[in-house]
Amino acid sequence: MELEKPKMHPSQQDVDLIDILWRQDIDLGARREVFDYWHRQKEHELQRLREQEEEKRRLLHQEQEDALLAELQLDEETGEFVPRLATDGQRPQSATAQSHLTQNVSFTESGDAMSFDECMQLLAETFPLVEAAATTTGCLDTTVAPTPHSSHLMMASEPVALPQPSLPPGPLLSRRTSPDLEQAWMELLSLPELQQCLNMQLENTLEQTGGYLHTTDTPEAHEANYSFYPLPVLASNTDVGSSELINAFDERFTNVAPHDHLSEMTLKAPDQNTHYSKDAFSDVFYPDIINTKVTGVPLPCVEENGVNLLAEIPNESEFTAMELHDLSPGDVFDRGIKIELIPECPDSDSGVSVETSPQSSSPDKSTYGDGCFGGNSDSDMDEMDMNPESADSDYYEMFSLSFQPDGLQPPLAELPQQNDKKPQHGKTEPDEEAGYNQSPFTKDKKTRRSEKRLSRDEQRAKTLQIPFTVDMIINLPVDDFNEMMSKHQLNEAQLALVRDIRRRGKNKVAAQNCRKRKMENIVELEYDLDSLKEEKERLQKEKSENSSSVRQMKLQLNTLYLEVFSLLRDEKGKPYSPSEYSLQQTTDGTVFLVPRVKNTLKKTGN
DNA sequence: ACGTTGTGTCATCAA
DNA sequence: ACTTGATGACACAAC
Repeated sequence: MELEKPKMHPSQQDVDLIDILWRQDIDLGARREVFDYWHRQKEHELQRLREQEEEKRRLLHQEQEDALLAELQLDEETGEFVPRLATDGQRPQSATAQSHLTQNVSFTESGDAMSFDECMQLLAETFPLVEAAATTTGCLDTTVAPTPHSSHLMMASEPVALPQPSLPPGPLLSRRTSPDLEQAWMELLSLPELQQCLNMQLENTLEQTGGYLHTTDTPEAHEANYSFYPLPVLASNTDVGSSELINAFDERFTNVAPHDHLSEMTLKAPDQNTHYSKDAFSDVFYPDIINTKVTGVPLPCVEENGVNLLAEIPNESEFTAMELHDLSPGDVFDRGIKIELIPECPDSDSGVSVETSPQSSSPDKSTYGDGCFGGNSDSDMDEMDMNPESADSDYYEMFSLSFQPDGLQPPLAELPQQNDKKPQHGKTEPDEEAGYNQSPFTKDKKTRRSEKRLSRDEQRAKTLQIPFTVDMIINLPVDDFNEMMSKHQLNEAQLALVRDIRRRGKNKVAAQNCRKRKMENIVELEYDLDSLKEEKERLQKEKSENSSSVRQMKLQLNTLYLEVFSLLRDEKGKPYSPSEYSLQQTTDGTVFLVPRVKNTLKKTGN
């Protein structure tokens, strides 16, 4: 920032400058003290003091750990450290140490709490803002001054342990014996739920501050975006420590947040409560409609010590997925669509409802193709996902589009410089392409690509502030569609866009159906081809058999002819010569003995 | 680099 | 006249 240069004697002008800049940056969530050099210097000293205290504390702790290790014995079978048998009766450690030992060995909540205490301390040192917020809200008491008591309290309120895979008993023990601050910090950062909570809070802040926070450009901000997606599973591991930390964030952001955005908070809060204030973590693994829709909404970090910031917001549990579609008479229609969609939504590419023939789209898409468009949230999230830089505004805009009643969207900053009339024949808009090229995520690329295309019309609709959802535009029957259009005053560009969206959407479905039909025809023709080949082979075999049979019969007939001929005798009792006579049969079946000689003579005579 | 595949989109025709 | 479905053709991205 510009205020990094310390001024030993700031004049009134400097103070004014600081004040102005502070006012500019207050939206970033930064407190005024951040820009006060003296204050920061003082804080720096305090921080150094705290670090020294922390170092001492860690040394003491390590001594205790070493002593405990001396009492531990590695179990050959389980690989765990178990207390040595008190054969000699010597108990060098106090009861407190013994309790530590059992904590470590059995990997109990307190052990986690200790680890988290360190992490929280790290956070407090690294994030003066958090600490400042904590001092005002009291939320981070345990962070600022962690004590075993507070730790126990934390864990008592939240029995969920840390993610086990990253903290097996053995490594945990060894890690605890090495008080490497940096490593601890890395471990803290690697906690998925912490990342998630950070992400959540950053997103939350972005919304509440209108997306200004991205200018801080902290690594955490990027990380927040990148790790935003694997939420559903991670959310199940919501940890007390992180949620407490986030509560601190939350408090702070709430203090900073303009009240204008309270409506958005109220909109999102019920979802959060719906899913994470309950113990139904199975919902995460078996997402239902709402879950899927809300995946993009920052979720966890709910109640901690019974203090749920969001719980104070009016809780309307039914104000969830349906609210996304309350903007038109197509409610029932949308609901019908949404019911089908969800589980495979992330894979959905078309998002266009195949209402005419649910099975008609390609086999693996026809079922879920209906849904995601209905929700919009999935594609929204993907837009955020694919474009980290614009994610904030996109997220905000999309939700404002989805939630705002008809015609009440706040005017967007950048608006229609885009020509919607000409769809550019399949060419991708540069901004979208840029967004995709920058996408560093590991999500299924095929899904992302299709969702990019899906979001194209959504993007346009968003840009032109179309007060309908894309799926409504596409899937409503003509009458309902016309009625819906008549209820809103749309300008020419909006009308054209809506018509294009409807045409494209329907044509997309038609193309899918057409291709499916084509594929089915191909398959059917291949089947027919196989059948015909088989019949051809069969007929050829029959023909050869018949030929063979004919040859056999000819042989038999010849044999019979000779036999009959040999039995014929002339008036002298002599047999006829086959070279001079032949047997011929007339049409009525009468057999004559015809002399060949005559024929030959006739022929020669001619 | 090139071919294949999947998908979206446009143009066009027919119902 | 307008809407919609079907389909060929094209562009593009991913593989």
